[in-house]
Amino acid sequence: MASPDSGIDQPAQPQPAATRTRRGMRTRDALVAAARRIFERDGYLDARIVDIAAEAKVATGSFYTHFASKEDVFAAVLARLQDEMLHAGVSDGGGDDGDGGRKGLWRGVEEANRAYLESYRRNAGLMAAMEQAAAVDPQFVRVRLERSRVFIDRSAAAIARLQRSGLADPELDPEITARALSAMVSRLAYATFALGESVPFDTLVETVTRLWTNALCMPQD
Amino acid sequence: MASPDSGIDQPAQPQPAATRTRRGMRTRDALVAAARRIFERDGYLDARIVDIAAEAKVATGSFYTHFASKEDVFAAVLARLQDEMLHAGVSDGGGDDGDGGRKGLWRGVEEANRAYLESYRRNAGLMAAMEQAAAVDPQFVRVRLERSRVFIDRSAAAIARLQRSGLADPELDPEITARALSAMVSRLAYATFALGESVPFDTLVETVTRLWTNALCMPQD
Amino acid sequence: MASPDSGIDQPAQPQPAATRTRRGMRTRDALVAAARRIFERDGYLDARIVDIAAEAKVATGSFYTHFASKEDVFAAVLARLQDEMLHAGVSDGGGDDGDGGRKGLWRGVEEANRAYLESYRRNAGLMAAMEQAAAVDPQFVRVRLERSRVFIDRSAAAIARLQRSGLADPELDPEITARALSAMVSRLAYATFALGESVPFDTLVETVTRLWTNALCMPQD
Amino acid sequence: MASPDSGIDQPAQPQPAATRTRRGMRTRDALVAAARRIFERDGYLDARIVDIAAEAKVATGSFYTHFASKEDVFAAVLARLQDEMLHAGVSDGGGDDGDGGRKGLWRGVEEANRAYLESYRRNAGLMAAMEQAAAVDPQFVRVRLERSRVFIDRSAAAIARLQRSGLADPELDPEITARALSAMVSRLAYATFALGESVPFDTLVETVTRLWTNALCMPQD
DNA sequence: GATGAATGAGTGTTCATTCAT
DNA sequence: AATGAATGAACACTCATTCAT
Repeated sequence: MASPDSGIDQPAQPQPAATRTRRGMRTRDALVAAARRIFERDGYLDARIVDIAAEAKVATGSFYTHFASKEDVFAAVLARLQDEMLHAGVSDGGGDDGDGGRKGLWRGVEEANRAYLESYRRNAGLMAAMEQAAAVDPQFVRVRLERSRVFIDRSAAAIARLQRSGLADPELDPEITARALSAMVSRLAYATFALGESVPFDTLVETVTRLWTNALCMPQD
Repeated sequence: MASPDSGIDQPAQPQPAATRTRRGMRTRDALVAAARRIFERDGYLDARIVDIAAEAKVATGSFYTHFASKEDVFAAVLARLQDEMLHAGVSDGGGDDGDGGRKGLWRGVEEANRAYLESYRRNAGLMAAMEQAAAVDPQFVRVRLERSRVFIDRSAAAIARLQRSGLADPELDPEITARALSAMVSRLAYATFALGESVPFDTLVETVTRLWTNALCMPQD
Repeated sequence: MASPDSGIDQPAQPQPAATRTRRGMRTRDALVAAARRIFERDGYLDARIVDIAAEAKVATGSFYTHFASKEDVFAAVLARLQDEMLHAGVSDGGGDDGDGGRKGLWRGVEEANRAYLESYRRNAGLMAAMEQAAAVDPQFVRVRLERSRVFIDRSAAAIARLQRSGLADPELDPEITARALSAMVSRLAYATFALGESVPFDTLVETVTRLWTNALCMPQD
Repeated sequence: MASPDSGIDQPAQPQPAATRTRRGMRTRDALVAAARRIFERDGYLDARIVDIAAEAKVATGSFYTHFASKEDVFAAVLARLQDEMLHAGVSDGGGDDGDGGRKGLWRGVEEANRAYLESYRRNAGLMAAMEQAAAVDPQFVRVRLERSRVFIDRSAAAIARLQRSGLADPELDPEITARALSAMVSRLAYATFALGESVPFDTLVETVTRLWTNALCMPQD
């Protein structure tokens, strides 16, 4: 789960083996880092292999020693991001993080949302690139899907639990509800941080959290 | 608002005018219709001018007699869609359609959502193309924004009204709330109809409606 | 059989339609002619599309208005060659041309061989290119095969006829014999004219003819 | 003539020597063997140095410790083949093997042809690669030429001898005749074993032999 | 001698756009 | 207005060869 560069399913690219030496690893790392910068700067579609290689200060051909294609590096960049986020103890989906009991319910939801939105803000450039990628390449629709799946599943489970405890509207389908609320948060994050529609960060967190708890008819703390 | 092919602001393209004669109009119409088919079939990015011209059974060059570029036709296609939807009396944004008083509140929200989702389903191909376009070209981010602005504004107004009437949670920021709920519905529509995540249509409508009313803490009918 | 540019099966390339105008035809012709020169100069493998386009004095992209690939032009070049040869009344395979009765048998064989060898000498450059092409691309193995099939079939028929008339060794399998003698002549032609092993032309014709008639045990005139 | 891996003139490549140690020899051998497999599998042109090295389980760079280029290994592979054939007592060119006197003349020719064809069949993959190589690189035209020269010379000598003994058509030029008959057999072998045109092996041998003896007007046994 | 990563030149192909007819 | 051929810039990708460990 925290292996070098993983965490999300590596799209089954034949990924040029060649990384047995230290030197190879260094170059590969440089390429991933460079790619990230280029993708943030130019977006997924306008990013050019040549630029990535140049940014990493290696010859164009060396790119292909480590990656099979633009998709391939991009997947690696996303995987590294995922790793970073896990190491930073950040969860993703804007969902309840499952411990509804310890802190107040509302606090729990708020913290999850805040963490998600902060993370999104920090990586806005990459997120924008990812939306582009997903708009163009089904492979990244899948990556995006899997990325949110964890959190949707977790949320759905939490919702079901709350329903059983009489703490959430029993009429709601937990799965679809989880999807809907997740969609709401991530889309708002996209609009705010990637597209730059200006909303004060705290207002955002509060509103989202209130909508989430309201939507489930969770009792106020 | 219902001028030939408008309704949304025509991006200030120098649009090769030249649409005086009846023949010219017919060609233009054929191109727009053809373009729609091609965009639906191939998506925004993979659509090629040559194919659009061929589909319209006109020479490649004739395309440029009527449109300046791919963006230009696409804008025309979207404008025509908008017109069709208005003529069909369809509203868009998943919002309350403003007559909260007459039918039950819940019914009003449900109808609006149902109408939106049905419309989305009918035009799923084009919506997918539009998401692509917006992911690539800021011009279409704007178009998409304006497209939803009407409905967000209307929803925000309705929310504010409900709040004043004591029928909606007064803590919510009407504007952001409207955005959030709109985002929720449209994103869910995208996932369901453009990406094919399967959810029964009626369950979708019901869940969305319930989330919407819950989120606002609207009283049950 | 003598349609514009045909005679051998056009390999089923989607061959870019675009040749409805006179101008288009002229460009296409120029490209075929240019391609022939380039193939003769550089061989099949080293021929570059850019060079062909340049030689034809058109933009690189224009090449693709008329041909899908290098294989495609090369097929067109060979087809045109075939047409030229048919128009020139030249037969190909070094075989008896079927009228064994009128002139002496020996004379018949000799003339066929002479015609074949002269034609080969005239088009040696192209033949060399074709051998290259066939060595690399099965498509041209097939072209070469079909090219000789006509003559092999004709020869096989003639041999069978001679056998029935008691004028040829009845122990020989007509089909394989035809193949063998055809192979002998064409390979000798290749060695002599494409590879430049020097043999006086007339000696070549005579030897080949004598071997042919001897091999079949045809009676001397 | 029987130096390590020779028998045919090693084209004057500066051949990275370096074959002093036992280890070096083993690597070199592994490379030649690997190269043979790769050439058979992929043909001369599509064979890649990297694949050869991989197949030999050595690093890419090690290839260049032993060979200067692809041509260079290929020459070595052919040389080794030649050696093997000599050790196996196999002669090549489809010619009379010089002992016209002892067994019947016909038997002699037949055995030579059979041996040649069997050898060709056994090494069909390599022969196909060699034809490719010769189609592309004059160096291998030369190799091929030298390879057959031995046999053509031997045949020419035999033909001359037969002519002097009154056992062969005196009108034929021995040299060209030898070339022609050799071409016939090798080309037939190529078509049958490398290109897969199906002919029963024994029919092939018989026909070829009969054509050969007929062509020379050798008396039947 | 072996290793395997780095190099970088070389080219086919696409497609939006123009323009002569 | 329509036609459809011509234009040419743009870019990914391969692979033989080198060279620092």
